Amino acid sequence: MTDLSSFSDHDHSTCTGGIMARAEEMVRTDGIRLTDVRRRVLEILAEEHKALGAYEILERLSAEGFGSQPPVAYRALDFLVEKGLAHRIRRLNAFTACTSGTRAHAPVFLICDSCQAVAELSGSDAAKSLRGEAQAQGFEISRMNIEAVGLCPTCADNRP
Amino acid sequence: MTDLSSFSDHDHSTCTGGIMARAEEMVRTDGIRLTDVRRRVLEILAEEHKALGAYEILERLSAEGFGSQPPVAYRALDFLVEKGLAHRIRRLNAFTACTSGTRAHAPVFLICDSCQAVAELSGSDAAKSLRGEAQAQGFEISRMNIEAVGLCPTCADNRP
DNA sequence: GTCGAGCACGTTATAGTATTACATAACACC
DNA sequence: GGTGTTATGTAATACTATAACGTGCTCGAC
Repeated sequence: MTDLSSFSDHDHSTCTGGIMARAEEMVRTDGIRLTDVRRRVLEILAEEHKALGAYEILERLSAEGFGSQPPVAYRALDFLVEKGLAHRIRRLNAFTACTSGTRAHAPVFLICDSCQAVAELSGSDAAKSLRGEAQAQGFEISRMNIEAVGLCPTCADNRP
Repeated sequence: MTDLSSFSDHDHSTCTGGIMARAEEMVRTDGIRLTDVRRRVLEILAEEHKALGAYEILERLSAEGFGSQPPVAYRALDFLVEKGLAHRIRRLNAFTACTSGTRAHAPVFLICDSCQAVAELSGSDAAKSLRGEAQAQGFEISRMNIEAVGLCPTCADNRP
């Protein structure tokens, strides 16, 4: 399943709703604790199709009466990442909500240089290849990050 | 071509020599300017099979009489990365010498969680898949980073 | 119901990574 | 030798992330 909707106009409330619904589902099925801060951070991420930095999120939290120090944001983000509800994008030192319905998966990101939109490819062959190649060498992968930067279809079309 | 030698004992002077030779070659063929700082940074990277942070490199440069401020290291590193002689590993906020002979390529890294060794897979199918998948979506990739963390063969064997 | 253990939150402080801005020096070319 | 370009050096600062510690909340055991 691939979500390229970030690169085009779409009804965004659907995405947000889906993301939050999945989180609530995990509260029931996995017994995760979705506290106020964590829920709010996930909402903030879900409302954007671009990656947000920890400090950007912190600002909003702080403005809403939550704590104002970095650990507040980092802890919530780490939690969400750990539970697979969000992803960390190394290239950008930033985070996004996970837009794939799949549980524990190796996300692949396409990052537009021009409009900053981020799309998540999931079930990508790239991840599978990498896993296979590593295994062939006797290397046991525990986590991976696969990120590409370039021009999204829309920006490529509108190029000068 | 894949270099997994980082994960086992080997004659290291060969790697270093190869890397530096390729750089000198590029001086002739591409007219790149391999200045003192740049050459030294590449040597430092080549002498290690682990990734080094910019500040770690800066320390050594500074001790050898080069400038002691971050830009000195970052500029040389950026140059080497741009020319394909070194790579940046986002996951580690660190850099390594490129151990693949191939020109401009999309490197793939296997990073051992236990011994910190870093191996570069080149010509990986993962990179090819990603390029293909992106293209199919109309996304034009300009740069990418593919990194996996886990246990190298040696450490996996020696596990408790 | 309350006690205790563990988890979550909040704060202060600090560590680690990277860039901007500006001045000087080296080089390449005419 | 003069001039435009590239490289180096420094100071200052911005940005990202973690350590350490105290308090309150939650939940299960009793």
